[in-house]
Amino acid sequence: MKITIKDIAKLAGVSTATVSKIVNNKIDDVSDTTVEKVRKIIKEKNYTPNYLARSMVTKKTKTLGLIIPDIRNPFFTDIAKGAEDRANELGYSIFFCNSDDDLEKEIKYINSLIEKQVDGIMLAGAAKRNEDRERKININIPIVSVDRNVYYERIMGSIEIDNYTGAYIAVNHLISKGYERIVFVTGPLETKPSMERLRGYKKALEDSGKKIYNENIIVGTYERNFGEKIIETLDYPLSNVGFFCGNDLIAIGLIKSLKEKKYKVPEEVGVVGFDDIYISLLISPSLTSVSQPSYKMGYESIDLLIKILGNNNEKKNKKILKTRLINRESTNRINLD
Amino acid sequence: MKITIKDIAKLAGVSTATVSKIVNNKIDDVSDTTVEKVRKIIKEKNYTPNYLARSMVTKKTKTLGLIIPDIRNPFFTDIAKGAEDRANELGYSIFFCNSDDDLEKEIKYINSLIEKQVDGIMLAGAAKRNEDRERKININIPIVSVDRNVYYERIMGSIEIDNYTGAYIAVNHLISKGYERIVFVTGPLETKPSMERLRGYKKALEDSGKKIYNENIIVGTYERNFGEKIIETLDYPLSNVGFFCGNDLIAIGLIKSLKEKKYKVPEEVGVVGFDDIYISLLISPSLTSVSQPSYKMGYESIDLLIKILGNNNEKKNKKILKTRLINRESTNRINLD
DNA sequence: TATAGTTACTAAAACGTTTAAGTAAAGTAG
DNA sequence: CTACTTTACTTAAACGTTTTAGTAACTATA
Repeated sequence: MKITIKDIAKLAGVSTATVSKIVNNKIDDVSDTTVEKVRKIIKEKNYTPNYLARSMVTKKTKTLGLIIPDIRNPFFTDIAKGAEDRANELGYSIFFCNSDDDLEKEIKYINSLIEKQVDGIMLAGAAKRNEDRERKININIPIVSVDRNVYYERIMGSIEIDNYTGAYIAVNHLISKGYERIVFVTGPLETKPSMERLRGYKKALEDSGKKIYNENIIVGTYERNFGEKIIETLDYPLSNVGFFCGNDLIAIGLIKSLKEKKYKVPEEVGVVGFDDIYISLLISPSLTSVSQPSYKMGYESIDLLIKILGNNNEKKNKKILKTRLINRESTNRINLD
Repeated sequence: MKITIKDIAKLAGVSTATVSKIVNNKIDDVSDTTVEKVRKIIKEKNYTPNYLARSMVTKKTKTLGLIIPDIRNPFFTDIAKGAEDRANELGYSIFFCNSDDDLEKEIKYINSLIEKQVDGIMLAGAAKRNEDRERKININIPIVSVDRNVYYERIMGSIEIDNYTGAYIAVNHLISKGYERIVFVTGPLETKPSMERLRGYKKALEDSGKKIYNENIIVGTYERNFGEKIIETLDYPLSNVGFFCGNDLIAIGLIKSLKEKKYKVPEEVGVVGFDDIYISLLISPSLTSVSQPSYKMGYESIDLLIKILGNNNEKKNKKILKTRLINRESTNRINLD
């Protein structure tokens, strides 16, 4: 049988109220001798309070939900790690959920988190959204969205990165390296990051006097498989083509298939990824990529979420983090200027 | 204000007991008309029960803890994913904890999970153990350990893999490829998997009539950094050396540094990893590795844990899963037999 | 027609905390 | 010495469920 506050109270010859105060360090009201006596018994008996019971009355569980699309994508893994570290620092626990990039599963998880009375949710949404569906979901706790924008009510804050500038710089880099045809390979365009990157892609082309062709914008999924299959679908020669990929997984798949077809990277074909995941520096040729501060995104999201839980001011918080280009072998050809 | 069972009861003109039965589908005792009426109101009002309150009386939270050393290691990521999938299937939520491979942090998490009243814990322990310290920790819920063995009380089951045979086959493979000096590069030998692999390594050498030299057993950490630094420490020529690495991260670091020093893999030097993480097939040369069923390990662990929660039979459950060797480029030299 | 059994409910305790309000005893001011 | 304040407590309600034991109203049996 687990030991409770009542047992401690009885052993110490005081009321549970007194023990409770001591446990929670609200001891203005308690004599030093009592504090000492009770603390000793608590230690002896190895008493720890039952958080469920506490939460019932305080209405705070010190628990958060974290929903990400795919924990096997190192980008989200880093976010998760950042989130966990910050939560831990602030004394919160995290319920962990993988949506498998499926909106319905995401919604199922949100509901289940609410039932479990989490104080708030940090959400990296599934890629394909559905505004009408989302607006219908009844949510009574704050959500902070990270990376991708979503349409639920109660989105109280968001942590994003500057995808537009990130893409702009990446495409510019390819152009400066002399690649002629610049191809944008992206996951679903439903997400704001994808759209923003497309915008950056287009602007960079424009600014350097290049025309925009729809056939150079290839839409698929954010998976390695998709990257591997791209070149099969292209009907033009790949010499002097620069690929700007929506994430590193696509880029890695693409490079793999390019190598298999004996294309030379970066001499003939250039490849830039997005995310700068850990693998990017291990593959050969190593991958030039737009680095997102993924760990920081997770860390800051939880920080923001808990801040929101503190103040109940209802103003929306938004934070946009910067990217930077990590220059590696996959675009490292002799500059042709 | 959140709607409670009392609100529903009042609206339906029945007692909370009746509503409770309907919510939990124990309706033998309830008339069809009442069931229907109450269900309708529940739906209308969007009522969902408060799990905290429920848990207070049932003493079950339908919540588990998952502790792993490092979520950035894809091996553990896969375990986590398998765990989450199975937990989700069985209606459990998971508190997620990274121990950073630090025993003290692990213990802190165990205590915090117990305070949060999880029903059980699935633990992939930190590498460096301390039996005395662990035996002192007061644990009142079942733990299933995965991969690594630990000394806490209440370890009710474990999922391991056959590290001995895995290592034996890997080393045999190197020998059969004609590498002369077989070097074992491992993380801390405190863990049972490390010890078992060492045993397999030695047995394979013995069985093929090779001598065992201590200088061919290099102990460090299970990190890529360590792998990168190994060859600096060796004072013999690396021609015809076969490295058997304790995990893929070490192997990947090693290959990276070998390439930098212009050693030819696999022609001069062979490398075998352990874990078969996702990256192994993406690097160049792709890595021959002992594949662990990591996803399955996570999945089976949760399955076992929940099974243990069901029966309270106290017999210890142990399951040993098989490995297999994935043959790739890093050992793919012409066979010299 | 009395009795037993069944059906469809309800009352209230219990889970382990926190906290607002109350109180007796001791200390202080005038 | 009285009245007020402070100190160090306690009492009991509340949080939102589940569950045991009870009960009133029917129905079936002999």
